[in-house]
Amino acid sequence: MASEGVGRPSSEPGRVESSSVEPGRVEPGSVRPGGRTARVRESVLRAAGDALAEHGFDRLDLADVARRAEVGKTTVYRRWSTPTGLIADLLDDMAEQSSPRTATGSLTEDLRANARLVATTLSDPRQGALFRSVIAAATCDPRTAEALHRFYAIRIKEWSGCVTEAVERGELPAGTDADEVIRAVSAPLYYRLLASGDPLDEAAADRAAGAAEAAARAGAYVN
Amino acid sequence: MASEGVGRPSSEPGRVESSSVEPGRVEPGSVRPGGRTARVRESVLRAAGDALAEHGFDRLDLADVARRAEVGKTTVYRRWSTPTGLIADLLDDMAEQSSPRTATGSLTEDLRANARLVATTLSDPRQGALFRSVIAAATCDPRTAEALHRFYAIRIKEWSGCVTEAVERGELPAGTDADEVIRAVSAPLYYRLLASGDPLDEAAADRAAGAAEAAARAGAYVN
DNA sequence: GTTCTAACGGGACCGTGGTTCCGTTAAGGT
DNA sequence: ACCTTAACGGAACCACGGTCCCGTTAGAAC
Repeated sequence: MASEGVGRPSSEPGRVESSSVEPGRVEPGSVRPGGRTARVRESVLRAAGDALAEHGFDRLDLADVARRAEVGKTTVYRRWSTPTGLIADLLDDMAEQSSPRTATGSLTEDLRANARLVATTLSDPRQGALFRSVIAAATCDPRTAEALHRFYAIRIKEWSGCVTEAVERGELPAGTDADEVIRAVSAPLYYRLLASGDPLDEAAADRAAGAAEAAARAGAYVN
Repeated sequence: MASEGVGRPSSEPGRVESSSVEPGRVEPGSVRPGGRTARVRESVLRAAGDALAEHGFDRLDLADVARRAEVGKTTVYRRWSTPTGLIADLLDDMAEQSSPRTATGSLTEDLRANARLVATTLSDPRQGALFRSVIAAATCDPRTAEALHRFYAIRIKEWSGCVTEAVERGELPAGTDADEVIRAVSAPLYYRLLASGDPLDEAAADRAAGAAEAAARAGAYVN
């Protein structure tokens, strides 16, 4: 997300398909997705992330994004039309950057590693602000909400392996819902970020991981 | 929050004290907080809640709020200036309407009652949308975030009694952080509402309560 | 290399969200 | 009951976010 050059192949063409699919209507960027178009998307999404991290969702100005991306504001409006539309695309892009989980072979260690990763991400000034902003955007628009849900579904699937492995080792009861355990690790941290405002320090992370593990061992996540 | 008439005494005068306290500057509504001023605040806050529930945070239009409240839009701008300012005041108002918790004498029952209350509130079309909106607003403005934190601090204090009682009965380990247990019940439900998008049904509520209780019994919330 | 046209970009344009002005209404103190 | 002035409300006003128009650039196909 930080420092790559120009022209990543960009597996997905950056769709923003119109909601009620108009017949015959073709979205800009879908016919010639290579070269310039990809470059524009690249820099606009990065600029959008920067702007969101700096100003927050309600101050997101597409003209400002265009300026940062060194792109005409007409282009931004044409391809994404609204702030929430742009953020939905940003989320799809973020979903593609999935970093692999750690696999220590110990459930306790893995869950703690996950919790600490989430906590450091959310307490990082830029990343934390960015996550707050995209979540705010998702509350305002169904399409953006879907993109956010996809993002988390991927993140959770990425980590649920450590739980299924623990079940196989007999550390956790059979039938334990692996995804739910991973969500349980994140949930208290997001609650702090968005609702209670309590600090997102290492102690909070370890407590979240410990609580999820204890509940899992007690069979609270068996289907 | 639904159907009362005009003229509740309004304990707090509806402050929106300016951020960098200008010397000598007096906020409108602070000198003559009674009668008309209170009536205006009353109907504006209700209208704001309605608008937020219907349209979401990003479509909140103060002129529209004024129209709904049958109040001049100048008045709304003068007293609250920004959407986030208005929402901060709305949150302070919501914090005052604290409904007492149930006290069944059983930790399991109390936690489940709490979880179900939260789940039904958040899955209610109006309330759920309203909560999403105020949380979105809180991510955009520090002042609104503070109001949100106060709101949750009160809600949590309201319920933490059932945990401290359980500790006294010896059901939970001494030193258990009561507030943290209550937060642990809510957290997975808010995670569903805001991040993962999973359903907020009774099963989710019971699972949240069960997991928090299991973790608490295992001593995961001991300081 | 040439052609065709998707996609970009500058600048003029326009509607509306927010401010200002000033007259009116009604708290709150005596 | 009277007076002072805080607070409200209508209407004109203004600025800027978003759209439109049209000429330019550069993918993709041959």
